[in-house]
Amino acid sequence: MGYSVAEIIKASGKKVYKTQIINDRGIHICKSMLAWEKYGQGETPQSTGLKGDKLVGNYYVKFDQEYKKEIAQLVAKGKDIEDAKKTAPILLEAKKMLLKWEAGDEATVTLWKTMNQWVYKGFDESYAALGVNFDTNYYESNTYLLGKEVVAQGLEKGIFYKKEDGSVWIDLTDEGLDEKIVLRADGTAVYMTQDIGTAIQRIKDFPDIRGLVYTVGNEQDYHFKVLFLILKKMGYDWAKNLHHLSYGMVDLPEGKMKSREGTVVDADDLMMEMTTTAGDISQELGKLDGYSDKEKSKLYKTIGLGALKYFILKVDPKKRILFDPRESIDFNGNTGPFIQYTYARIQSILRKANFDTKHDVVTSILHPKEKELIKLLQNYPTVIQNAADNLSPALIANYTYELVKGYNSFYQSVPIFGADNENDKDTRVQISYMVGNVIKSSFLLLGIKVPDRM
RNA sequence: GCCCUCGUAGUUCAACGGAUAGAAUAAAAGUUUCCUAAACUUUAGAUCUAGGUUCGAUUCCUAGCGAGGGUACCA
Repeated sequence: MGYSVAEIIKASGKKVYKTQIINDRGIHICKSMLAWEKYGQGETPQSTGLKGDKLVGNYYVKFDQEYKKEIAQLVAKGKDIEDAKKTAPILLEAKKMLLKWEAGDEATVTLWKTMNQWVYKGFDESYAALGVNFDTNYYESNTYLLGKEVVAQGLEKGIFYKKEDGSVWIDLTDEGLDEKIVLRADGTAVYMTQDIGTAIQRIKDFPDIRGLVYTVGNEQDYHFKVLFLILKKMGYDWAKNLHHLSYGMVDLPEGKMKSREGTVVDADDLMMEMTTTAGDISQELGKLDGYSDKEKSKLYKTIGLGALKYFILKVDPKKRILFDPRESIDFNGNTGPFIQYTYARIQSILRKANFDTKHDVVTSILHPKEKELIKLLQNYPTVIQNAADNLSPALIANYTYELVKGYNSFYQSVPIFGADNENDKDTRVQISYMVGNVIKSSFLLLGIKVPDRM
């Protein structure tokens, strides 16, 4: 989604830096590290054959399970539940570990580096498979200190205030919001602290940036509202150009996905599954004579990924997406493969027509379907602009779908090679060529490839 | 409790306050001596409820009902 929005904004004529913010430090990381130390018995991605991010994620889940067990035990002993949540031994240990990490403890930092490397390697594999890339990476382990610094400045300026226990807060009740913590009592940074630091660092590194777009799920609406307000109050003039592109989360039929509880659909598995389905359908149809196995598997990937990406990008980003893993994503109807198929048919025509795209066509009387298509083609630049203004890949997807539907209808009812005269034929091939170009271009904006055959 | 989203055919999605609310899918029927039938054509089916603003409301406002999220010294 972020990738697509970046491409769309670029296409609208702006310069974009695609940035990934990696939250590589904090209590959540310590939780995984601690669980691995306690229960991991030296497991590594090599020893288990698991992707690194998957392995570390498993220990994040493991921590949560143990944590919940301890809470239950404490409650059974008569402790108050809120109290139990705060005093569970494993949580205290994680907190201690975070302190050690911020103090630069060698063993902790070494373990941290090792486990992070596993995660990054796993991420890289997934991004490569998805066809997504970034211009720059920000590691919050590098920016949280700046965040703490800024909090100290803000404290002096009176934007923040200190409570008795030493924790630092901002009071936003005047803005209709609540109080929000920006630094823990033990002096360690929270999520907000790092985000403050990261934002400022990004502007420092790229002074030509006019604004930032955060592509983050809508469960964090409140967080970003507060973050932007803090930055405004700190007096940064770029703070007025901050956007939270808040997308609806993907829901499973049984509810929200939670990485902490391990109730997630693995992106890698999903990509694999889609590719397999694409292959099954393709083999059934059997239109790929002359393609090598290598070409075929590449094509299946293009189709499978296309179906997956289109499924996500075609709906308004703000909406929640309901995804039932038991019902696989469609390949017919308003789908990626439907559009890819049309593109492939157009390429087939162009191959057979042997057409010089540069030469002018003399048009006589246009068929109504042709007129419609030409009108649609003319809208393309406006649609891009609109999609950029609204940060909405869905507008591109819907437009492309409409164009393709129009083309298929035209293809069905108007003969191309069987046209009455050369002029008509040329016109129709030319239109096909242009439609093909727009499909390719718009799908590029969605990060989806188009096949020459399928 | 407080705050924020959302509520449209059986289902998944469209519709910058404008005409007869569009698609897909599922259901029913049809199209292949012709350029790829992963296609095309046709039929049936929907704006949560009650008020209000407006010449005009799916869209804006109020209330209710329903769903989800947030409000953590988690991220």
